[in-house]
Amino acid sequence: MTDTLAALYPVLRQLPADLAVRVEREIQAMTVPAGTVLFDERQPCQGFPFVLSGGIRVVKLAANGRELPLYRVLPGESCIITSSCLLGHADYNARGVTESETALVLMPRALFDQLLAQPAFRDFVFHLFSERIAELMQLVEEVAFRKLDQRLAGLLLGRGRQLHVTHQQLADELGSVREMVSRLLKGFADQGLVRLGREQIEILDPAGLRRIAG
Amino acid sequence: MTDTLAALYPVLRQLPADLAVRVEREIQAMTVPAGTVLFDERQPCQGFPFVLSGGIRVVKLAANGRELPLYRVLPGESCIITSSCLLGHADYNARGVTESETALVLMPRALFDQLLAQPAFRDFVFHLFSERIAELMQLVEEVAFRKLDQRLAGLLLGRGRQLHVTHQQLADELGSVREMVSRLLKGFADQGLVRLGREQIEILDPAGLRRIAG
DNA sequence: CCGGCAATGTGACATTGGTCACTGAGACCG
DNA sequence: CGGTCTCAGTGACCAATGTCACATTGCCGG
Repeated sequence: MTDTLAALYPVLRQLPADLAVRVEREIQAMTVPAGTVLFDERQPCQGFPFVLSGGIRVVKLAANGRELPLYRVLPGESCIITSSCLLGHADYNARGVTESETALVLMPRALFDQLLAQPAFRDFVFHLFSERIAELMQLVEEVAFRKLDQRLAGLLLGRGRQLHVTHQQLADELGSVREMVSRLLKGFADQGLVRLGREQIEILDPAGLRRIAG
Repeated sequence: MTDTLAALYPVLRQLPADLAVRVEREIQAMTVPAGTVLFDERQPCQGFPFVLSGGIRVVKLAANGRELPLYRVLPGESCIITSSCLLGHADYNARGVTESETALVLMPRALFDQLLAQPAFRDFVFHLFSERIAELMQLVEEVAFRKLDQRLAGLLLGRGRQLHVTHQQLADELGSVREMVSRLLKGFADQGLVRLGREQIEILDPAGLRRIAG
């Protein structure tokens, strides 16, 4: 297991021996089914997750139960919110849910703090921070300025010609509702941009979609 | 001037002598009037700004010319977008405008990269990153889920009993338009929450506003 | 083949926020 | 005092999105 961990997070190979031992000893491995809530708003932050397989969706919750995905944590990546909480000693301000069965190891807070003293590890977290920032900015722009059809068109692109997905799943991704997605997709189909089937969307005109996405 | 700089950014005092000399030699001081665009979307990132006085408003632009403030950079703080761009070698994805006459020094990119090798300086940037993350999350939540009256009520709070501000300024802050703000404020006034005057808003019932803000 | 479930289609309507086009009210200045 | 700003108030209207209530469709297990 530690091999898998180091393969996905090579930065851990650069630790001095004493810390490497502590990592081996103190991390907690676990495998959780899809849909597990790993952390939630207002919870204190217990430790830092390294994802080995599967993935975590980090979402903001609305009052009425709808939610908006902020980003995903895939194997080899890090959870920026957790980093921020651990550094700022603040509580979580979003929810993390597994998207599929997920294997991960949890590093206790104290050890995480120790590792941050290591330049290599600090750089690792640092660069993941800076990468996510731009994504978050992009997200702000999207929800603040872009209309739903633009966002939907963007969502359909870059995933191949054939998508296996329900309208509900697309709506969740956009923080919207199924009916809107159905209507917009119908509009796309009427324009000849896509062909629709049950749990199936075939992209006929990527350029057209890109034009709508703007 | 270097004294002022070090007073606001004490981390610079912890640099080794050779780097301290380079800082002194290579930074560019400038004073710019209010409303100056310091950087803009799609521009490459020239260097890292240290704000000595005044302040920078960082905004995202909409297609129709409206804009949404992301955050402000005040003396002693750092510009997270700039850090992100410098680290990721990417272009800016927002605009930075001075809010008032602003004195700042610009550190060239090469020197910034050098300084990042210093643990103290890296930690400085690091913590500013983590602080801003939560703010950005908050912003996403606001624009995605909160209604304008809630956001306006929130904006009025925590600034004292008497605000000297035009409706237009409030609208700009919310990324909205004057008419909406006028209407909502009228509503607040009708409920006895505020009293309105020219460029003047008196908070009569902070608790009531807080209730609306949610 | 049938019953039932999940996915989808659709129309009517409500709400929110923005746009346009004004009017009116103070403030300031010659 | 009259002219001219900026700021604020307001009504009519529109576009986008969400909500509700169903109808429909296709698939799958029994």
